[in-house]
Amino acid sequence: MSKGITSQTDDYSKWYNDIVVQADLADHSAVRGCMVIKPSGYAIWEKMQQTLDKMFKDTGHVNAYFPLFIPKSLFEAEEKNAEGFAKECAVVTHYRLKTDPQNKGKLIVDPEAKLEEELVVRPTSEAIIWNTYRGWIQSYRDLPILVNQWANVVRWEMRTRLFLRTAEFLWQEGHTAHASKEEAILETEKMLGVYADFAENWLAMPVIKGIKTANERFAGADETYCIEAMMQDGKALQAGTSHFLGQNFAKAFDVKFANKEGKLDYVWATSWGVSTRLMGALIMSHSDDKGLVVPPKLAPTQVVIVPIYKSEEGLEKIRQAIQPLQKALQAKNISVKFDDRDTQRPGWKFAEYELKGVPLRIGIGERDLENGTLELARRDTLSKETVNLNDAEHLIEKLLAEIQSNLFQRAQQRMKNMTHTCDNYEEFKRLLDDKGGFILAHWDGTSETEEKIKEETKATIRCIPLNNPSENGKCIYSGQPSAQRVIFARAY
RNA sequence: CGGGGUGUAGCGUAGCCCGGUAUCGCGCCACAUUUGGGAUGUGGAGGUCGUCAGUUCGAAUCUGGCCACCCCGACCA
Repeated sequence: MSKGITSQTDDYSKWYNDIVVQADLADHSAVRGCMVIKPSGYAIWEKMQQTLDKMFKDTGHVNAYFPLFIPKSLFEAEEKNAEGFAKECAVVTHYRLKTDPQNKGKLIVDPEAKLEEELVVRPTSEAIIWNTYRGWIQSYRDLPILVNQWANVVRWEMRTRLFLRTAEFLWQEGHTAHASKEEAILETEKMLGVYADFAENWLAMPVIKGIKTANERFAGADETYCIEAMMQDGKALQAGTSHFLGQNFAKAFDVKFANKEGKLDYVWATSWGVSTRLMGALIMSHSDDKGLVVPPKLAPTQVVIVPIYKSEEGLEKIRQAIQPLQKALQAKNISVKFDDRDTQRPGWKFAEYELKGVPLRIGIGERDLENGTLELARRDTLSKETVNLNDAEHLIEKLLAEIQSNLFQRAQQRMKNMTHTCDNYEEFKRLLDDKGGFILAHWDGTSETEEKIKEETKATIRCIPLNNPSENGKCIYSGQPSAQRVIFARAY
């Protein structure tokens, strides 16, 4: 058992926190609700960024950057959006400090330096971006605009958790402008598809694509699409959202274009984002009591080589024996680390790399040199086998792919096992308490019912799955007729 | 923000009720023996007791403010 990691079965929430801190991913900072993302954590985030950024570019998007500050008057322009975020905004009111005349060496806010208009620290950037787009768009020839930005945003959350909910977080936000409703909806759905693809094929995390109910919809959107994932403890995590914003922001910021017929019309909008919350999703999808488990495609180090030796000469022999393999793997773009630190012993390194989640570990010692072998250990199954050095290159490539797909299948199986169909409210409550997971149940379509269920059970409607089969039934709460099942769960 | 709890060396802790400058373990440093799953021995370093103020001859200990973290609610990507 690893040092100081609470077992998942004892306290999942504590386990999560232990993993984040002990695997050196992130730490609490001196600022309330804000975290320091440490090199080990940031390296994984960078891999996510690189992958997503390429996916965005491959679908025709370009990057830009908009300001951190939004003048209050712009922020309030789209009423619903402003209302939705108002209670969690950080606001800049002054632009200068001065030394405190009462208390030398201390600073106070200079009352003389009050801003004419307060600046809102962006909780999301629709307002500043749509105010800017007004100047970019006159004609249908200027459309579509397909822009993404990588940025930090601030939402003054009351309760925070590392990666899952921090007051400041890193994300990307795509903001697109279109000439027609149909095109904007297609874009919204396309980007949801990109997120689902990324979640499943890189994070190895199965997701359900769906749309949010009116209650859960993004403030200012006509429709919010989402990908919902299930964590190991059965709780749901919203892993990404893609919003069809209709003409709401175009109207709020007066963004019109001349269409082919020469008539003026408001521009159609989408926005979509994923955040450092995906780090939390990654952790709670695959990791165990020994530490982090990172899918090979996102692992900063995919293979680590731990030499086992008794002398400097012994190490040198190993180094030379393993070098061709190391080079061959690197030539295939597999990241390999040869850990020749003399300051730690092999057993210590084994535990360390398990904690950090390196997918494959090679152990090679003098015994292996005689036999022409090495030991290969998988992080996902914790199994070990001794293989011929000559077969290793091929085998490692195969194993990395196998680990990637094994992690996905494992998570998929778990989601399947923890998804239940339910037609009775009492049983619904029992299921939530005893098993958790997703519950497919009928709902009458009203916000009132949704609210009541939330109040009584803490479960929310995660989404109405896309391509949901229609099925006549009765609302689990009100008994009113329903045409389809929706997904209920307790969520992060 | 409401209720409950916690804060002592890098980490985990004892001491606090009953005031007299801090205990133990892990980790760290040096040396030796070790190295195929978190080594062992010997020696050593490290603390304005979260922070600010108050009471007192004297505060980790008593009182108050503030900050941070954890759990439970309301809010949320």
